[in-house]
Amino acid sequence: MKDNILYSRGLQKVKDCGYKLTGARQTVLQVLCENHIHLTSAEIYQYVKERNPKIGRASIFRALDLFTELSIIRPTYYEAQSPHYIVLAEDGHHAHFICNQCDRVIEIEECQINNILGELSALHNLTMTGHVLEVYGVCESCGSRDKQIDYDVVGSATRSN
Amino acid sequence: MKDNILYSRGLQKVKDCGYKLTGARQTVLQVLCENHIHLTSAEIYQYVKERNPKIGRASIFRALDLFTELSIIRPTYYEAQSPHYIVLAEDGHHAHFICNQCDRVIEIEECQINNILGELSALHNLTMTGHVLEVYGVCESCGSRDKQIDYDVVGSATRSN
DNA sequence: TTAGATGCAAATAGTTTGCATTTGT
DNA sequence: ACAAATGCAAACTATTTGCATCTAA
Repeated sequence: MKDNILYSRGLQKVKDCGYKLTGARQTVLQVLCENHIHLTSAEIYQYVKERNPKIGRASIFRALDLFTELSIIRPTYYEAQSPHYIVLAEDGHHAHFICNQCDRVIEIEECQINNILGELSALHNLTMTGHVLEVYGVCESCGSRDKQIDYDVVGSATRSN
Repeated sequence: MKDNILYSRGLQKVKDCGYKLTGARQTVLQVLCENHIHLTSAEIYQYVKERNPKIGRASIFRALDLFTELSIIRPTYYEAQSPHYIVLAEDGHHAHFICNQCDRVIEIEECQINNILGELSALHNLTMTGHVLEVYGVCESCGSRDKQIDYDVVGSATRSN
Protein backbone atom coordinates (compact mmCIF):
# COMPACT_ATOMS: atom_id res chain seq x y z
CA MET A 1 0.00 0.00 0.00
CA LYS A 2 2.89 2.33 0.83
CA ASP A 3 3.94 2.19 -2.80
CA ASN A 4 0.58 3.50 -3.94
CA ILE A 5 1.28 7.06 -4.96
CA LEU A 6 -2.33 8.21 -4.72
CA TYR A 7 -2.66 6.76 -1.26
CA SER A 8 0.53 8.33 0.05
CA ARG A 9 -0.21 11.64 -1.54
CA GLY A 10 -3.73 11.62 -0.10
CA LEU A 11 -2.58 10.89 3.41
CA GLN A 12 0.10 13.52 3.13
CA LYS A 13 -2.51 16.07 2.14
CA VAL A 14 -4.65 15.17 5.13
CA LYS A 15 -1.65 15.58 7.40
CA ASP A 16 -0.48 18.79 5.75
CA CYS A 17 -3.87 20.36 6.23
CA GLY A 18 -3.70 19.71 9.93
CA TYR A 19 -6.03 16.73 10.17
CA LYS A 20 -5.19 13.63 12.09
CA LEU A 21 -4.08 10.44 10.37
CA THR A 22 -6.66 8.21 11.99
CA GLY A 23 -7.36 4.55 11.41
CA ALA A 24 -10.71 5.20 9.83
CA ARG A 25 -9.30 7.71 7.35
CA GLN A 26 -6.43 5.44 6.40
CA THR A 27 -8.65 2.46 5.86
CA VAL A 28 -11.16 4.37 3.75
CA LEU A 29 -8.42 5.81 1.56
CA GLN A 30 -6.79 2.40 1.23
CA VAL A 31 -10.05 0.90 0.01
CA LEU A 32 -10.57 3.73 -2.44
CA CYS A 33 -7.05 3.54 -3.83
CA GLU A 34 -6.84 -0.22 -4.10
CA ASN A 35 -10.16 -0.71 -5.77
CA HIS A 36 -9.67 2.39 -7.81
CA ILE A 37 -12.92 1.83 -9.55
CA HIS A 38 -16.01 3.77 -8.61
CA LEU A 39 -17.37 2.81 -5.23
CA THR A 40 -20.56 3.83 -3.49
CA SER A 41 -20.53 4.63 0.20
CA ALA A 42 -22.19 1.27 0.85
CA GLU A 43 -19.47 -0.59 -1.04
CA ILE A 44 -16.78 1.33 0.77
CA TYR A 45 -18.46 0.45 4.04
CA GLN A 46 -18.34 -3.25 3.16
CA TYR A 47 -14.64 -3.23 2.25
CA VAL A 48 -13.77 -1.17 5.29
CA LYS A 49 -15.69 -3.57 7.55
CA GLU A 50 -13.62 -6.49 6.27
CA ARG A 51 -10.46 -4.82 7.48
CA ASN A 52 -11.76 -3.30 10.66
CA PRO A 53 -15.29 -4.13 11.80
CA LYS A 54 -15.07 -1.45 14.46
CA ILE A 55 -15.30 1.40 11.97
CA GLY A 56 -18.80 2.81 11.68
CA ARG A 57 -20.79 4.31 8.83
CA ALA A 58 -20.59 7.83 10.16
CA SER A 59 -16.81 7.85 10.09
CA ILE A 60 -16.85 6.73 6.50
CA PHE A 61 -19.10 9.60 5.49
CA ARG A 62 -16.98 12.00 7.47
CA ALA A 63 -13.82 10.71 5.79
CA LEU A 64 -15.41 10.94 2.36
CA ASP A 65 -16.49 14.51 3.02
CA LEU A 66 -13.01 15.45 4.16
CA PHE A 67 -11.33 13.81 1.17
CA THR A 68 -13.74 15.57 -1.13
CA GLU A 69 -13.01 18.90 0.49
CA LEU A 70 -9.30 18.29 0.03
CA SER A 71 -9.84 17.28 -3.61
CA ILE A 72 -8.40 13.85 -2.99
CA ILE A 73 -11.55 12.23 -4.28
CA ARG A 74 -14.66 13.37 -6.03
CA PRO A 75 -18.22 12.07 -5.88
CA THR A 76 -19.81 11.44 -9.25
CA TYR A 77 -23.22 10.40 -10.28
CA TYR A 78 -24.29 8.09 -12.97
CA GLU A 79 -27.35 6.11 -13.82
CA ALA A 80 -29.29 8.06 -11.17
CA GLN A 81 -28.13 6.02 -8.21
CA SER A 82 -26.20 7.08 -5.16
CA PRO A 83 -22.87 8.79 -5.71
CA HIS A 84 -19.71 6.94 -6.62
CA TYR A 85 -16.44 8.14 -5.20
CA ILE A 86 -13.36 8.24 -7.36
CA VAL A 87 -9.77 8.99 -6.55
CA LEU A 88 -8.34 11.82 -8.59
CA ALA A 89 -4.98 11.63 -10.34
CA GLU A 90 -2.11 13.73 -9.09
CA ASP A 91 -2.95 16.57 -11.45
CA GLY A 92 -6.59 16.50 -10.37
CA HIS A 93 -7.63 14.72 -13.53
CA HIS A 94 -10.18 12.00 -13.90
CA ALA A 95 -12.01 10.74 -16.95
CA HIS A 96 -14.15 7.70 -17.55
CA PHE A 97 -16.63 6.27 -19.97
CA ILE A 98 -19.93 4.71 -18.93
CA CYS A 99 -21.79 2.31 -21.17
CA ASN A 100 -25.49 3.10 -21.27
CA GLN A 101 -26.31 -0.52 -21.92
CA CYS A 102 -24.17 -2.61 -19.61
CA ASP A 103 -23.21 0.16 -17.12
CA ARG A 104 -19.58 -0.83 -17.46
CA VAL A 105 -17.14 1.90 -16.52
CA ILE A 106 -13.99 2.26 -18.58
CA GLU A 107 -11.24 4.49 -17.26
CA ILE A 108 -9.77 6.91 -19.73
CA GLU A 109 -6.10 7.33 -18.95
CA GLU A 110 -4.55 9.06 -21.90
CA CYS A 111 -6.35 12.31 -22.41
CA GLN A 112 -5.07 15.72 -23.42
CA ILE A 113 -7.96 17.54 -21.86
CA ASN A 114 -5.66 19.62 -19.69
CA ASN A 115 -4.64 21.58 -22.77
CA ILE A 116 -8.19 22.68 -23.38
CA LEU A 117 -8.78 23.40 -19.74
CA GLY A 118 -5.77 25.67 -19.52
CA GLU A 119 -7.25 27.91 -22.18
CA LEU A 120 -10.67 27.82 -20.58
CA SER A 121 -9.47 28.79 -17.14
CA ALA A 122 -7.48 31.67 -18.59
CA LEU A 123 -10.56 32.81 -20.48
CA HIS A 124 -12.76 32.86 -17.39
CA ASN A 125 -10.04 33.82 -14.91
CA LEU A 126 -10.44 30.58 -12.99
CA THR A 127 -7.91 28.72 -10.91
CA MET A 128 -8.34 25.08 -11.74
CA THR A 129 -7.68 22.42 -9.12
CA GLY A 130 -9.23 19.41 -10.79
CA HIS A 131 -11.88 18.02 -13.08
CA VAL A 132 -13.98 15.01 -13.84
CA LEU A 133 -14.94 14.11 -17.37
CA GLU A 134 -17.76 11.66 -17.73
CA VAL A 135 -18.41 10.34 -21.21
CA TYR A 136 -21.32 8.06 -21.94
CA GLY A 137 -22.47 6.00 -24.84
CA VAL A 138 -22.16 2.42 -25.98
CA CYS A 139 -19.07 0.31 -25.35
CA GLU A 140 -17.33 -1.94 -27.83
CA SER A 141 -18.94 -5.21 -26.80
CA CYS A 142 -22.46 -3.81 -26.55
CA GLY A 143 -21.94 -2.11 -29.89
CA SER A 144 -20.90 -5.30 -31.65
CA ARG A 145 -23.69 -7.22 -29.99
CA ASP A 146 -26.08 -4.71 -31.54
CA LYS A 147 -24.58 -5.20 -34.96
CA GLN A 148 -25.09 -8.91 -34.55
CA ILE A 149 -28.77 -8.34 -33.87
CA ASP A 150 -29.01 -6.04 -36.85
CA TYR A 151 -27.54 -8.74 -39.00
CA ASP A 152 -29.93 -11.37 -37.66
CA VAL A 153 -32.99 -9.36 -38.51
CA VAL A 154 -31.93 -8.09 -41.92
CA GLY A 155 -34.91 -8.05 -44.20
CA SER A 156 -37.39 -8.80 -41.46
CA ALA A 157 -37.52 -5.80 -39.17
CA THR A 158 -35.77 -2.60 -38.23
CA ARG A 159 -34.74 -1.83 -34.72
CA SER A 160 -36.46 1.10 -33.14
CA ASN A 161 -33.46 2.41 -31.27
CA MET B 1 -41.48 27.88 -24.15
CA LYS B 2 -42.21 26.52 -27.60
CA ASP B 3 -39.20 28.41 -28.91
CA ASN B 4 -36.88 26.65 -26.49
CA ILE B 5 -34.98 24.20 -28.62
CA LEU B 6 -33.93 21.95 -25.77
CA TYR B 7 -37.47 21.73 -24.49
CA SER B 8 -38.96 20.88 -27.90
CA ARG B 9 -36.24 18.42 -28.69
CA GLY B 10 -36.68 16.76 -25.31
CA LEU B 11 -40.41 16.36 -25.65
CA GLN B 12 -39.98 15.06 -29.17
CA LYS B 13 -37.59 12.43 -27.90
CA VAL B 14 -40.07 11.34 -25.25
CA LYS B 15 -42.76 11.04 -27.91
CA ASP B 16 -40.50 9.31 -30.41
CA CYS B 17 -39.58 6.68 -27.87
CA GLY B 18 -43.22 5.82 -27.37
CA TYR B 19 -43.81 7.56 -24.04
CA LYS B 20 -46.80 9.77 -23.39
CA LEU B 21 -46.53 13.54 -23.35
CA THR B 22 -48.10 13.99 -19.94
CA GLY B 23 -48.58 17.15 -17.94
CA ALA B 24 -46.08 16.15 -15.31
CA ARG B 25 -43.36 15.40 -17.84
CA GLN B 26 -43.95 18.65 -19.71
CA THR B 27 -43.86 20.73 -16.55
CA VAL B 28 -40.69 19.10 -15.25
CA LEU B 29 -38.92 19.60 -18.55
CA GLN B 30 -40.12 23.20 -18.74
CA VAL B 31 -38.69 23.93 -15.32
CA LEU B 32 -35.40 22.29 -16.22
CA CYS B 33 -35.07 24.13 -19.51
CA GLU B 34 -36.12 27.56 -18.27
CA ASN B 35 -33.91 27.57 -15.21
CA HIS B 36 -31.15 25.89 -17.10
CA ILE B 37 -28.94 25.95 -14.09
CA HIS B 38 -28.40 22.92 -11.93
CA LEU B 39 -31.46 21.96 -9.95
CA THR B 40 -31.91 19.37 -7.25
CA SER B 41 -35.04 17.26 -7.19
CA ALA B 42 -36.30 19.36 -4.28
CA GLU B 43 -35.85 22.58 -6.23
CA ILE B 44 -37.54 21.09 -9.23
CA TYR B 45 -40.40 20.04 -7.00
CA GLN B 46 -40.83 23.62 -5.76
CA TYR B 47 -40.90 25.12 -9.25
CA VAL B 48 -43.23 22.43 -10.51
CA LYS B 49 -45.59 23.01 -7.58
CA GLU B 50 -45.89 26.68 -8.45
CA ARG B 51 -47.25 25.79 -11.86
CA ASN B 52 -49.31 22.81 -10.91
CA PRO B 53 -49.74 21.93 -7.23
CA LYS B 54 -51.35 18.65 -8.19
CA ILE B 55 -48.11 17.10 -9.38
CA GLY B 56 -46.51 14.87 -6.76
CA ARG B 57 -42.94 14.08 -5.86
CA ALA B 58 -43.05 10.58 -7.24
CA SER B 59 -43.93 11.81 -10.73
CA ILE B 60 -41.01 14.18 -10.66
CA PHE B 61 -38.60 11.39 -9.83
CA ARG B 62 -40.16 9.21 -12.49
CA ALA B 63 -39.83 11.98 -15.06
CA LEU B 64 -36.22 12.63 -14.09
CA ASP B 65 -35.40 8.96 -14.43
CA LEU B 66 -37.00 8.80 -17.85
CA PHE B 67 -35.23 11.93 -19.07
CA THR B 68 -31.94 10.57 -17.83
CA GLU B 69 -32.53 7.30 -19.60
CA LEU B 70 -33.25 9.17 -22.81
CA SER B 71 -30.11 11.32 -22.34
CA ILE B 72 -32.16 14.49 -22.24
CA ILE B 73 -30.74 15.38 -18.87
CA ARG B 74 -27.98 14.10 -16.66
CA PRO B 75 -27.64 14.00 -12.91
CA THR B 76 -24.38 15.37 -11.56
CA TYR B 77 -22.96 15.55 -8.12
CA TYR B 78 -21.00 18.24 -6.50
CA GLU B 79 -20.11 19.20 -2.98
CA ALA B 80 -21.44 15.80 -1.82
CA GLN B 81 -25.08 16.76 -1.71
CA SER B 82 -28.01 15.36 -3.58
CA PRO B 83 -27.74 15.24 -7.36
CA HIS B 84 -28.28 18.22 -9.59
CA TYR B 85 -29.98 17.69 -12.91
CA ILE B 86 -28.73 19.44 -15.99
CA VAL B 87 -30.13 19.65 -19.48
CA LEU B 88 -27.69 18.48 -22.11
CA ALA B 89 -26.98 20.42 -25.29
CA GLU B 90 -28.11 19.03 -28.61
CA ASP B 91 -24.81 17.30 -29.19
CA GLY B 92 -24.91 15.74 -25.72
CA HIS B 93 -22.36 18.19 -24.40
CA HIS B 94 -22.30 19.84 -21.03
CA ALA B 95 -19.49 21.53 -19.16
CA HIS B 96 -19.40 23.66 -16.07
CA PHE B 97 -17.06 25.03 -13.49
CA ILE B 98 -17.70 24.82 -9.75
CA CYS B 99 -16.01 27.13 -7.30
CA ASN B 100 -14.75 25.26 -4.27
CA GLN B 101 -15.16 28.32 -2.10
CA CYS B 102 -18.49 29.91 -3.01
CA ASP B 103 -20.07 26.91 -4.75
CA ARG B 104 -20.96 29.09 -7.70
CA VAL B 105 -21.51 27.21 -10.93
CA ILE B 106 -20.28 28.77 -14.14
CA GLU B 107 -21.43 27.26 -17.40
CA ILE B 108 -18.74 26.65 -19.96
CA GLU B 109 -20.21 27.19 -23.40
CA GLU B 110 -17.30 27.42 -25.80
CA CYS B 111 -15.34 24.22 -25.52
CA GLN B 112 -13.62 22.15 -28.17
CA ILE B 113 -13.73 19.02 -26.13
CA ASN B 114 -15.57 17.11 -28.83
CA ASN B 115 -12.37 17.00 -30.85
CA ILE B 116 -10.57 15.16 -28.09
CA LEU B 117 -13.51 12.89 -27.47
CA GLY B 118 -13.69 11.88 -31.11
CA GLU B 119 -10.16 10.53 -30.92
CA LEU B 120 -10.79 8.83 -27.61
CA SER B 121 -13.88 7.01 -28.76
CA ALA B 122 -12.09 5.81 -31.86
CA LEU B 123 -9.23 4.56 -29.70
CA HIS B 124 -11.49 2.55 -27.42
CA ASN B 125 -14.11 1.65 -30.01
CA LEU B 126 -16.83 3.49 -28.17
CA THR B 127 -19.97 5.10 -29.51
CA MET B 128 -20.35 8.39 -27.76
CA THR B 129 -23.77 9.82 -27.01
CA GLY B 130 -22.88 12.57 -24.57
CA HIS B 131 -20.62 13.79 -21.82
CA VAL B 132 -20.41 16.00 -18.78
CA LEU B 133 -17.25 17.85 -17.91
CA GLU B 134 -17.02 19.16 -14.40
CA VAL B 135 -14.13 21.47 -13.63
CA TYR B 136 -13.50 22.74 -10.13
CA GLY B 137 -11.26 25.25 -8.52
CA VAL B 138 -11.49 28.86 -7.47
CA CYS B 139 -13.51 31.44 -9.37
CA GLU B 140 -12.40 34.93 -10.27
CA SER B 141 -14.03 36.77 -7.39
CA CYS B 142 -12.98 34.27 -4.72
CA GLY B 143 -9.48 34.35 -6.17
CA SER B 144 -9.20 38.12 -5.92
CA ARG B 145 -10.79 38.14 -2.48
CA ASP B 146 -8.01 35.79 -1.37
CA LYS B 147 -5.36 38.10 -2.69
CA GLN B 148 -6.98 40.91 -0.74
CA ILE B 149 -6.78 38.90 2.48
CA ASP B 150 -3.20 37.96 1.77
CA TYR B 151 -2.41 41.60 1.35
CA ASP B 152 -4.18 42.56 4.55
CA VAL B 153 -2.20 40.15 6.66
CA VAL B 154 1.20 40.68 5.11
CA GLY B 155 3.77 40.55 7.83
CA SER B 156 1.38 39.45 10.53
CA ALA B 157 0.30 35.91 9.71
CA THR B 158 0.20 33.32 6.99
CA ARG B 159 -2.99 31.71 5.92
CA SER B 160 -3.25 28.01 6.59
CA ASN B 161 -5.24 27.19 3.49
C1' DT C 1 -60.94 2.24 -24.84
C1' DT C 2 -57.03 1.02 -22.40
C1' DA C 3 -52.16 0.69 -21.46
C1' DG C 4 -49.46 3.74 -19.47
C1' DA C 5 -48.88 7.46 -16.17
C1' DT C 6 -50.27 9.73 -12.00
C1' DG C 7 -50.80 11.09 -6.98
C1' DC C 8 -50.89 9.72 -2.56
C1' DA C 9 -49.04 7.59 1.48
C1' DA C 10 -46.29 4.23 3.37
C1' DA C 11 -41.86 1.88 3.06
C1' DT C 12 -37.14 2.01 2.22
C1' DA C 13 -32.65 3.80 1.35
C1' DG C 14 -29.01 7.03 2.28
C1' DT C 15 -26.88 10.47 5.15
C1' DT C 16 -26.24 13.47 9.18
C1' DT C 17 -26.12 14.63 14.05
C1' DG C 18 -25.58 14.57 19.25
C1' DC C 19 -22.98 12.82 22.60
C1' DA C 20 -20.12 9.90 25.50
C1' DT C 21 -15.76 7.64 24.62
C1' DT C 22 -11.40 6.99 22.37
C1' DT C 23 -7.18 8.30 19.89
C1' DG C 24 -3.35 10.81 17.48
C1' DT C 25 -0.17 14.27 18.24
C1' DA D 1 -3.09 16.20 28.13
C1' DC D 2 -6.49 17.46 25.24
C1' DA D 3 -8.48 18.80 20.97
C1' DA D 4 -9.95 16.21 17.39
C1' DA D 5 -12.07 12.15 15.73
C1' DT D 6 -14.75 8.09 16.57
C1' DG D 7 -18.75 4.79 17.08
C1' DC D 8 -23.26 4.24 18.18
C1' DA D 9 -28.09 5.11 17.71
C1' DA D 10 -31.51 8.17 16.73
C1' DA D 11 -33.08 11.77 13.58
C1' DC D 12 -33.53 13.37 9.28
C1' DT D 13 -33.67 13.65 4.20
C1' DA D 14 -34.12 11.71 -0.20
C1' DT D 15 -36.02 8.31 -3.08
C1' DT D 16 -38.90 4.30 -4.32
C1' DT D 17 -42.96 1.44 -4.35
C1' DG D 18 -47.90 -0.34 -4.26
C1' DC D 19 -52.15 0.66 -5.63
C1' DA D 20 -56.47 2.91 -6.87
C1' DT D 21 -57.47 6.54 -10.07
C1' DC D 22 -56.84 9.20 -14.09
C1' DT D 23 -55.49 10.52 -18.87
C1' DA D 24 -53.12 10.75 -23.47
C1' DA D 25 -53.34 8.46 -27.61
